Amino acid sequence: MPVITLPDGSKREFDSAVTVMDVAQSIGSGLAKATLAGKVDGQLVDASQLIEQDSALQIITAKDEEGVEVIRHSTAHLLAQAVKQLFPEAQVTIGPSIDNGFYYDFSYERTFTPDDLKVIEKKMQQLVSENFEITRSTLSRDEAVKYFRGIGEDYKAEIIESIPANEDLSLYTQGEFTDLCRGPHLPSTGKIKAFKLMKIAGAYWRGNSDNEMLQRIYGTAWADKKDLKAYLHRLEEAEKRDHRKLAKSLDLFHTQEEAPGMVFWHDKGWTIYQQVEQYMREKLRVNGYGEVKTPQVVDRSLWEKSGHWDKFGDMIFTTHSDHRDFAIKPMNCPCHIQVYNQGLKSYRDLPIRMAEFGSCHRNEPSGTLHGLMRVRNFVQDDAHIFCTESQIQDEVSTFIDMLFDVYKDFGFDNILIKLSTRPENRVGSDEDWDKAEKALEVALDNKGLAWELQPGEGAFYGPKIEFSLKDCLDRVWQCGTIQVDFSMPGRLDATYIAEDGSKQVPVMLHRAVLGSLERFIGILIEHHAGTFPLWLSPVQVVVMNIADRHEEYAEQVCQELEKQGYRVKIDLRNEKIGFKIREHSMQRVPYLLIIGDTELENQTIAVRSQKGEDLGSLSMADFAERLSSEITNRK
RNA sequence: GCUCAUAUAGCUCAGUCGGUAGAGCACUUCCUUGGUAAGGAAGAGGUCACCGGUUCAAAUCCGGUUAUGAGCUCCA
Repeated sequence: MPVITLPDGSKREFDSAVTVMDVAQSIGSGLAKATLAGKVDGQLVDASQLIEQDSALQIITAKDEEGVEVIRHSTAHLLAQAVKQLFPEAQVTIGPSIDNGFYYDFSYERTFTPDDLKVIEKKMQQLVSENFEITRSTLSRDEAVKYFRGIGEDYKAEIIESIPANEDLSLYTQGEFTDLCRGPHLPSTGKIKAFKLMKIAGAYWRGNSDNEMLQRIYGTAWADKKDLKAYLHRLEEAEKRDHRKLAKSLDLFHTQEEAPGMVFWHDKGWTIYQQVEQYMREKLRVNGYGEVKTPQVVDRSLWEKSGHWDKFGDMIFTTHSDHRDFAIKPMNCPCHIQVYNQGLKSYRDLPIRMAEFGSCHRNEPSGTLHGLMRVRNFVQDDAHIFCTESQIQDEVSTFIDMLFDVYKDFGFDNILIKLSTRPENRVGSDEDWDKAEKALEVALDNKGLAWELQPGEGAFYGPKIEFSLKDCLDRVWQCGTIQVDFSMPGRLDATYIAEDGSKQVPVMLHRAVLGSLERFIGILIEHHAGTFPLWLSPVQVVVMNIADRHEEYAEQVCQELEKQGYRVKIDLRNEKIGFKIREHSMQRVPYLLIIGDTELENQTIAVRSQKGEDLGSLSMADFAERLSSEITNRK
């Protein structure tokens, strides 16, 4: 006689065990129709799940995030069913739901083509309209292995073999197709309303690059057609913002075959870069950092000593000269320790905050390169803080303040924080780790920040905090980091004289706010869709004349603004004003100044903003005022 | 690095069955002096990524290389 408690607190009593669907039916047939799954005492289950005891039940529909997840997972099974019908030789492996959709990995003798995708999608539609009931059954592990070996699904059998023998496994069947799955799933294939197959890609069996490559089919699935359409629209918007495309149309930078993964910055892109760098330089200055510059090419022995040669040797660019092997520096930390090591340091000198816009080269695998987001030559807004253990917490705390300050100025308000703690393989005593982890944790908690723990994800030399920002399309980019390092200062002989006169090894904090400037600018380009705030715009104002007789005054206006330090261009071409406006608007210039008879006569300027607003005729003084306040507010 | 795909004018792209290369925009010149997102005319532009093979003949078919794209793996 189970009593079911619903989310609103109401209770329903039943004479005997009931399914989730029965409960939904007892509330209303409309709800029953919408029911996709249930949540019994917090656990997601099939709608057909029998409830025998008093429980709390939430009916899951497509309105719930979990409901959409179930839809996605079941659509993955639908995909597998369609593929098996069309290509019986294909072997199924795994097919989970993911953000926005699902995928399924197959092993098949030939590669699937985009045409195959269309055919598969059509077959899936057909299976939806047949509305197969999806039923759950259980088998012992050994029976399940036998079953899947029997039907020639060797990958599936291999997965099951790795599950402990005493566990029963659930299988889901729809029509002739049965798959191993934890579930839950939809009551029937007809509940799938809106999906689309997106692309085919390779993926390693069990995610291991030593294994053979399978074919992964990606799809997207949603509660209804409207959501699907909105998602596809979002993808289109993201594509329009692609920094590689915008770089071409806005003439920011290019890359070419002779220097893969390295950037040829053009005038306009480099202007943005310099604005970002100058901004950071000023932030570092007011936060008590000193800026250094260290060599690009450093003898191999230093990297052997630091341990990088062992760990990342194949990714380090090398060069040799005069019978010596050099490394093109892949990171700045060992060089900063060399600077630290010059002269004797006292505890009174600590903390020492040493910053460098350090240009690093890493021979990243060819397949990982991606526009500005992953390059082989990049500049970090890198700094190392040499301090004592007791200073860690304060340093982390002020760093976090600075980081939030910077992100805010760049227009990012939504920051995600992750704390990664000690991994299995590590250096340093457990006491050190206790202190360091605690320091990071307390620094975060004191600020009342929400953070996510990633146990075991820390570096081998110390725990770290990672800061990710969310852009306007809700995409997450990891940028900032602060890491505690117990290892490298000792390896490279950094010491200081403590209060008691003894020689001690300082703790080193590695930290970056933007990460790589290249990557950060890539993010900025996409976040702003190429329309930068005034302070970052490569060209801030374009002055244009209407007819030849306005040239002189236009030049005068241009010079005046240049004198005030703005980045101004003049366009005196023999073109109609509409044409000039169109061109510079497409180049996303924040302000267009139009000089004609009226302006010449009144000694004013006609101002048009990037948004297309006509701000009317302004005096130079009023316009300058507007520019200056906009720059100050970084809008 | 792995799987698959792609590479044609400055840009975006077309090029059928293998038969010596095409559009729009941009560019140059001329006309036009026009008030808020494309004024008109003419002209110039390519060793079809690179190397090799098949063929009487290759942008086109085949192999390799490089780069790029989508993923996977990796990212001090």
